[in-house]
Amino acid sequence: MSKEMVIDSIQTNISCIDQVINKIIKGDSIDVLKSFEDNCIDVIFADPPYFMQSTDKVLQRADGTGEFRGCDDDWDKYKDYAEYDAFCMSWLRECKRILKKNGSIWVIGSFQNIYRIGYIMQNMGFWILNDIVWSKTNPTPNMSGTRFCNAHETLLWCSKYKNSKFTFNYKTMKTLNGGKQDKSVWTLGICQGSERLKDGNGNKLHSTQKPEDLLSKIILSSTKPNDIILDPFFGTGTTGAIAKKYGRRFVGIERDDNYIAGAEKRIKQQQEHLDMFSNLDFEVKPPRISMSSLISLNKLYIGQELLDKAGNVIGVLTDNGYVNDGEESLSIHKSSAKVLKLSNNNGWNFFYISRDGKLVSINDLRYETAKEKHND
Amino acid sequence: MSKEMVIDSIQTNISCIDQVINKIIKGDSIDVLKSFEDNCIDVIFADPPYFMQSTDKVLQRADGTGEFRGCDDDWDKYKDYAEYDAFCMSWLRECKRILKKNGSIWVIGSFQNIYRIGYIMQNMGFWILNDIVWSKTNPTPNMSGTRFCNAHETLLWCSKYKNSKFTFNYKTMKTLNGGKQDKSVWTLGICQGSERLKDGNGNKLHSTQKPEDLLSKIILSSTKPNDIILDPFFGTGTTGAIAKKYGRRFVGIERDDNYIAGAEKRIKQQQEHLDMFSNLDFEVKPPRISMSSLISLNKLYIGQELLDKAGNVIGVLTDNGYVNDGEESLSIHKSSAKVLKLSNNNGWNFFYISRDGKLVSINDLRYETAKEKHND
DNA sequence: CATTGATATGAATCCTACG
DNA sequence: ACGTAGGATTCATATCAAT
Repeated sequence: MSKEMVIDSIQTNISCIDQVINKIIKGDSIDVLKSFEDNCIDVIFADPPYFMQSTDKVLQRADGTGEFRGCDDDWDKYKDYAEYDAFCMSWLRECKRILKKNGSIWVIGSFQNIYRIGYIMQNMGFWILNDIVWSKTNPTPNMSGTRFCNAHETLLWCSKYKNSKFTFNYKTMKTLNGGKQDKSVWTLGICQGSERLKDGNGNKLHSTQKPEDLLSKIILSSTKPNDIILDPFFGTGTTGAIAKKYGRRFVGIERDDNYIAGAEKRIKQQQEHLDMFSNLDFEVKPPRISMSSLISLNKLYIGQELLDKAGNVIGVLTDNGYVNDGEESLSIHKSSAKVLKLSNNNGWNFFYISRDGKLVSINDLRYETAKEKHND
Repeated sequence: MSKEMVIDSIQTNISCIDQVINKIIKGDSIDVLKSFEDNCIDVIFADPPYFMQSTDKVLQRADGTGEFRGCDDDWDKYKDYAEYDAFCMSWLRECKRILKKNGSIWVIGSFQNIYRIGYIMQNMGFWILNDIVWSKTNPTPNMSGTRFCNAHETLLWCSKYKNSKFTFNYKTMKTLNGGKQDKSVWTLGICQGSERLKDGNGNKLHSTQKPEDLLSKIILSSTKPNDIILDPFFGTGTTGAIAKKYGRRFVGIERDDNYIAGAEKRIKQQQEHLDMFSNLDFEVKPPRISMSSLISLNKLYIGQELLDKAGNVIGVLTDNGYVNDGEESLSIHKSSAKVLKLSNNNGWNFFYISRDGKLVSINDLRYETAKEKHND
């Protein structure tokens, strides 16, 4: 494997993903994507050209007879949408092919292009998980006072298939959000100040550099440590920098030498910052130990009394790990829900046993048991 | 004209828009839209079915307090995207036809459908002015912790053509927003409490009733007094109620008798609330009077000295209403920009003349002149 | 009457590991 | 791949009862 961070797509065989880990591949996005093997990428972040139709050309009549008057079957007004659609279909098709079956993809856009992107992605079978609104704290104001200030951009987050088992670090995001579940509206500032890369003349190196906080949320919410994150429109490499920061791997595709140079320097300078969030410490799942296995392990015994936290006896343990309350045998979940008059409840947090005269939660019991098994 | 608010589309000739002003037309949206004449509607607000594609099984609340019922109505069911797209193309095509050439249309949706809608509308030649994010202060939480809480809906605001001279009450919205220009992200609560219409059993009459604050922003920002606002999916008539409140006219289309009955009662109870905002008092434009016409009217004379607000002489007036500063003749805007070393500036607010020993703003002069002309 | 607490509910593409 | 059983998951607001 080359020790250089930048690889020229023309000179290198990049069909095997291992050869381009943590590299910037210089070349045309679609061409390079086509060279990748199938099902090799965990998560994609794509920041494609937005197709801002700021020039008059697009919808002006070619003969100069005046303004477009809105005849619905006038083919030339669709021409540029069609070209943009074709471009997006090409790179999105390759993205879908190379994404792992449980992978997910993020695409950022604005009203000029995101409806093209969303429609195409749905038609391709991508499954929208969320559309995320990046609400800007400091948007460019509307100079002409002719409409509402365009103060947001939109991210589409989609899994490869409807039934993909995608990664979502729910508790990590909930913890980062102050204990409340995180929402589809993200309020973040635009990229400016020292974070904004400048060229030799002090001008911004890239016109649409994305803020690091945006990529941080994307990577911390939807990737695991060591995941491979592809960015087919790498630009100045925010994706690569934040992937490195949080212990993920990246692959970037970019054709502009100035952007590549800026990205390479930036990523090399980027410090790793591994912490409880990047390590997914908050995503620990309770040990999968059944009530009946606790009986087998002599942590519980058949006929033992099960109590609530106030010490009231609710029922006795049956041989299959259920609770018999005198009327019927139910799982710990159903039985606790019955007592609480709820439709469902987590029984692990409800029941206690008496041990050495003290109440012990069966939830503690399963964690304790899991720890002992782990130490074996 | 019938004195009844509700009209049955089957029994009535509704081709002339005057006959259905401030009426609810009972019938299928597309059929009724087809019966309308061309170019007769100022603004459309459309809240179509979203095609949510929720699973059949009921969603249990996380706290075990029972089931959650969102929108499981039959009217939201479609076979696939193709069927939904065809439905949207039909009603959107008619909406475009009946909209006036300077009209605009609002369509609300969520990620399940808004990318279908946006793509279709762009292809039809609608011109997106803004996509507005309704950020909900109190969204339904994600009960299962599998993705970000879906905390917003999206509104597409489009003009009929790219070059339509649509209505946008910029200063009204800026004033309502505390003196800052209003943005594309609107933070509003969902419709609940006394505003939410209930049926005889105390259950919500409509599963997706929109908040009045949302319609208020739409109507105050994009309509003029007496404008005709069409809502092809009228439901319980929020559009009609708010149109009446602010002195606009409405036309509603709805097929469900229960919704119609609720809407009719509600709109009859609605009080008018006309104020400076609904009356567009903040939208006054400066009088269109040129410098040379001020010369013709003997308000200014050729060779007259033009001063800044400190009384410094900047230049003298030329015969075409320009300012000669000794170097060159420039428009009042260019000339003032030159003094201020700006790329552009509003000269009306910069220059003064001396009259009876006092400085008089040329801006005051044009307002004074406009008033005199008006009194003729 | 004011405050506190219990209960109800909203456009939702809402589980997953194991056999 | 598919069925099944175990089991993990919620926030802001309105209303109404209780203190």
